[in-house]
Amino acid sequence: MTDGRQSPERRRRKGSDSPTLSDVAREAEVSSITVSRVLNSPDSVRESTRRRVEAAIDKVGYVRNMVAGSLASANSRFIAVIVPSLSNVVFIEVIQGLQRTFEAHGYQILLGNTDYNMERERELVKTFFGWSSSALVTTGLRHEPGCADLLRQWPKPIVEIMELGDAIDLNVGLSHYQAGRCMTRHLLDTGYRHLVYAGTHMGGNYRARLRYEGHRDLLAEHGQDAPLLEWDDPSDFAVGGDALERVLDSYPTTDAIHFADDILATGAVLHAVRHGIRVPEDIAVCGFTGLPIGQAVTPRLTTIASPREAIGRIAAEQLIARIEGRPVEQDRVDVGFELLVGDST
Amino acid sequence: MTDGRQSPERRRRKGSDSPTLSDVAREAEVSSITVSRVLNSPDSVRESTRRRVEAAIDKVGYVRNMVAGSLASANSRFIAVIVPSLSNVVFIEVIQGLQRTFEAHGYQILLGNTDYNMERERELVKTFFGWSSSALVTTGLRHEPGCADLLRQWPKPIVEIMELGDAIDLNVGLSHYQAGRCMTRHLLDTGYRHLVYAGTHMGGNYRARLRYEGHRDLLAEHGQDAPLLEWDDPSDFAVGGDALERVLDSYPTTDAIHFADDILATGAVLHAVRHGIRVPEDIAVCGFTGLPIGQAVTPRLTTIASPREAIGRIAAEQLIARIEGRPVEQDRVDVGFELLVGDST
DNA sequence: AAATATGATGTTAGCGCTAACATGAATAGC
DNA sequence: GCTATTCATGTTAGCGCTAACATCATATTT
Repeated sequence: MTDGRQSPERRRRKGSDSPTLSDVAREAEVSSITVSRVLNSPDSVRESTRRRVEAAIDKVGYVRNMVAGSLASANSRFIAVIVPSLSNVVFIEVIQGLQRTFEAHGYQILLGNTDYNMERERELVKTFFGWSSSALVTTGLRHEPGCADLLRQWPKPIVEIMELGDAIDLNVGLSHYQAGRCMTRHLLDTGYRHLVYAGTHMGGNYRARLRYEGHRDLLAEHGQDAPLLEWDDPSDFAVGGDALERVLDSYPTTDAIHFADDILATGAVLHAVRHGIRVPEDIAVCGFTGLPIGQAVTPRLTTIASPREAIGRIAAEQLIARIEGRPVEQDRVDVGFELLVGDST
Repeated sequence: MTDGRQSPERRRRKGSDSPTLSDVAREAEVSSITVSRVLNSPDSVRESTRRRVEAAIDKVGYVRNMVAGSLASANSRFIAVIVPSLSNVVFIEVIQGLQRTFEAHGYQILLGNTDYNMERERELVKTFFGWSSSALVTTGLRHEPGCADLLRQWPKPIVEIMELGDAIDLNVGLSHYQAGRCMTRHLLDTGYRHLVYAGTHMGGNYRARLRYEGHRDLLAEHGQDAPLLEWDDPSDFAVGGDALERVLDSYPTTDAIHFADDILATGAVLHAVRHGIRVPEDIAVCGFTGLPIGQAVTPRLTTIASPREAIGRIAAEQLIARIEGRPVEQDRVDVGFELLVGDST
């Protein structure tokens, strides 16, 4: 009692009472840094020690506290992923590609959804920075100015996916402009002459607009103009059917509709079947994405397939390489696209 | 040099060099706990002080470090969410319901995917505990024994979704057994007498099996047996078409197929259209889920719709109430289901 | 006016882990 | 045999924040 250090009942923090590293260390008769090493770089610990520590971990039922580890190392194993929508299967498949790859390497995805709202993107970016994310995946190359500044100043790897161009850091995607051109070239080559482009929500979803621009430019080179039908609602089958009706009404000479996505195009096909409109004889339709449903309907849809899961996988592989300090061969990866010619054109 | 305390150049940690709470505190001339309060319970700070702190936050460009906060408070704002699959739209919609609700309250979802593998569930649970999650959402009531023990001992709120029954903590879902019975009653009432049930992956996806059991028991009450066709692959349109063929081959007297989900049933409808098989005259089909595609095909699918987004929303609301210490009216919420009678039966 | 309550802010001590450096033993080099 | 090198493990000091308690000023009560 000479120095009062014992402090009989000083303030107590709750402390989750579950076992910590030092409990394991005590049990294994090593220091806690050794336990930490067993967890993080097992090769740097002698095998006999490692086994003793692993036994102690099991015995005390230790569950690693990732939060403390992240704080101490200023690096979480979080990967921030920002997509514009979860209603669109495309992004789900990209997320699956990301998740499979990241999970295999011990990273956890933090998922953010902007609903095609650029301000939401900035908020999400700030939130994810606060979580000390190790890397960030975001959709598209266009960002609100404040958001772009934040991203540029962030010292960790970033990959912008889906589209190709002038990226902040890494870039994995495809040229939507070329995809639009490619499909329209197919339509012209097949003999269609009166084309209408139909899409939804083309303000927010500007990649659909890029495809339209490819379509429009190619038509311009052939001296044709490129009528465009737009809807504000998200794509669904009913909108596709509605589009077919509107085109037949408003542009009766049309012989092919270039849809912005397969949901719309499939909706048009199903509507045509229901109303005795022959596809492609009365009117041809084509889509974009390569969804299974488009390949299951009769007539089978002509579309452009993009390797969605591969985009996720490649993006994840690039980021893991960067995080682990390995070199990345190419900053920009063009995953390409494939024209699937079905029976609808 | 009497006590060596000065240590001219002691070890330095990297320290992310971005501004911290104390930078803000210095700028605003308050203590850091006051800044913390502005962030966490603004009402407990006088307005003039709060405004000064907020200005300082903007001035120094402070981004909150959630990791440090989580460690200090032993409570992250993470919600662990475990689903068996991301390929199935059902879970995507549930996740959307969860995410919308949680994001509005400042929680971040940690997403885990078991791929219908129960051991993966246990691993995910451990990982998520390590992230100090504030609550956990998991799919179904069946867990590997070790996982169930972990869950039971965990001191934070848990909700088991999709199915209804004997839950660990909270429970939001519907009775798949009753849904199966309901559909089969509809088939019998409509006059069908020779039924086959067809589903995929019914080991892992045992909720499809529960629906089959409802179907089987009702038929047993009518003195009929209940043939079952199973596939190991996940559901897709092709498997649905294949099922239709197999039933026509192996059970030629069959007048209705009860499919485990709408993907299969839609695949069967599309296959029938393609091959001139009349639905429901030659054979009736029905599904489960209420997917948009089932309502867009001709004939429109008879199915059972479940309120998937509502499951997510309600689960999230319950958890938020629990986390914030508010009472939860009922531990078990039956969201019910709705029979949608289409033209396929 | 003293006693008490209320409100706003501050002080202190960690949360559980890991970076950086330190130490000591075993091995290699000449 | 003595120093240099490698390997395995330990010591120390935080990472940036918040819980718990402490303090002080002001308002309210009696």
